[in-house]
Amino acid sequence: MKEKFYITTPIYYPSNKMTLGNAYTTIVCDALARFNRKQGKDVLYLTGTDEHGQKISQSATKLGKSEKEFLDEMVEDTKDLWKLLDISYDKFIRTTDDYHEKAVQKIFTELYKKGYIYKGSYKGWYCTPCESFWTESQLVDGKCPDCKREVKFQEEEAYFFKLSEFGEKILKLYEEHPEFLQPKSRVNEMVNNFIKPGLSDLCVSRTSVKWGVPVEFDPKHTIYVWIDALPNYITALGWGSEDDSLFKKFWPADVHVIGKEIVRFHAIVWPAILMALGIELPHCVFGHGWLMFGGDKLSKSKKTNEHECIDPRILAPRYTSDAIRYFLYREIPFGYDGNYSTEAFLTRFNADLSNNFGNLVSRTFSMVKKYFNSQIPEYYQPTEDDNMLKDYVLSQVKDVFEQMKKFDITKATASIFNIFTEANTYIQKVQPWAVAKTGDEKRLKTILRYLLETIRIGSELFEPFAPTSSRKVLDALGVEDKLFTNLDNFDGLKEGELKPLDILFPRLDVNAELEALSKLG
RNA sequence: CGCGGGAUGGAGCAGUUCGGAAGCUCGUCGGGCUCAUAACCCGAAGGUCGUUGGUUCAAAUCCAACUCCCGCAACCA
Repeated sequence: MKEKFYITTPIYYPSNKMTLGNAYTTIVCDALARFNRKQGKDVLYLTGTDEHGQKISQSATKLGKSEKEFLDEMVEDTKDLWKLLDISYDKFIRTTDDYHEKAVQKIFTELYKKGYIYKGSYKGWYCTPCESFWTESQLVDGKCPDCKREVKFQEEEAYFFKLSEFGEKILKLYEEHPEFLQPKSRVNEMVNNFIKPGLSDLCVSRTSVKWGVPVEFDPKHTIYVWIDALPNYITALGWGSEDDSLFKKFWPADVHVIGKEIVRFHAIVWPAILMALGIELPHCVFGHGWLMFGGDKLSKSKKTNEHECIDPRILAPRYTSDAIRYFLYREIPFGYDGNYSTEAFLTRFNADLSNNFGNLVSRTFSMVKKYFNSQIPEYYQPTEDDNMLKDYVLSQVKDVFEQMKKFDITKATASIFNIFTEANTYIQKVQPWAVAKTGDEKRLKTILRYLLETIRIGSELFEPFAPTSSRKVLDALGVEDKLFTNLDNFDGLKEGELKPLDILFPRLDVNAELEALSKLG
């Protein structure tokens, strides 16, 4: 039976259009999903939208639309964006989907029956115009942090989840499964900030919020975000429905990739809910860092950097989705915060994609065309230079697989580019154009074949990250297999003709682009 | 003393787990090559590794104190 791999993004809150920040998480997961598919695993890549709550209602009302109307538009826009970025998700869940709402009600009721949910009262500072509760610490100068108006202390009936009972179990989970929460710096944060001080029970229903899933046995209550959103990871698989074959096959998740701000919910609340339900826990929660823009976090509510265009809807068509994707993998150290800047993007585009990768392919193809009429040559007795190239390439292949096992896409892409750099150095060293002049055809064939094999392996590895351009190269090389093949040898190419290949990444004029983008942004 | 992360040549970063000749990418300068997308290859300049003190034959790395920056503090990936 094929090995399975189940990977998820968070479900995004579509009160506004998706940003490059949301795209980051989705793009990261896509590389992991594609990489595992290429290894022959049965992959399920889940993403979706979290569609309930006050803010959705407000956003819809502001536009004079119904929630449903508004959400459908946002979801369409989101799906269009994922298409633009070549996101290969297998399933897109909406929390307003019928099967999800039913399953959520079932979870709530079950937790209630088991005694993990009880009725209590929620106390807090209520802002009437915002219809929101705030905690003491959230208030700004004793006023609503959103609208800065007066708040009043209020109490409402609400259901609570007994999160407080799970502190010890969560601690034990971290100890016994150090791989559960990554990177491991996040473990301390959870333990010191939340578990050690003692977990409080979690308010899981509201009477003041109408746009949501009603509690089955007490419909004036709406199920609040935690119980509604987190279970999407199992409801998407059909848990609680007539057909739970996907759940049986894919659960537990191999990795939930999330931003660091929601680690708490995924590393404490989510396991607690699962424990309470008696369901197996996911293998890993990976809390990545943030995309920063000139030192600021990109936010849906904050306008950042007017002079930088960071809209993926503009960037992707202009520079290809491969380029955007590659930049994010390579420049943002995975797991940590990283800076996005247009200048860094353009620089890396030229340095890595045009000059290094693109130009390597271009010069190699051009020599094969010139010297052998584009026929893929066989190789003969390799020299020490050849062997060194081969050994190096194979060592990087190993590195890439090791990094990907640790979800380290940044180091993995670095290793892939080491391969291209090494090939460029090799060309300079063995000087095929000089060999051509001596008329030593066997030597020349060997050199070019070694280069083509290097490009083949590099492109194979690069395909999950930059699917479009890598596929173009593989097609031109006549590689049809969609799975990883022959990554441990230089015999992967069949005899035949190289297909013509356009320039992969035309070099950009950085200053001109900066100027053009500042007008678009 | 709320918690966490960071401070390394002009810019962005790695290295810190288990101390042992300061490394990478971009940029700058000089040279080389001509197959290629003014690309590619080689070399050079440039750093008191935040500050102070300590341990040690030896500290970016360990210990102590301090300074500055950033994030989180119960729904912005």
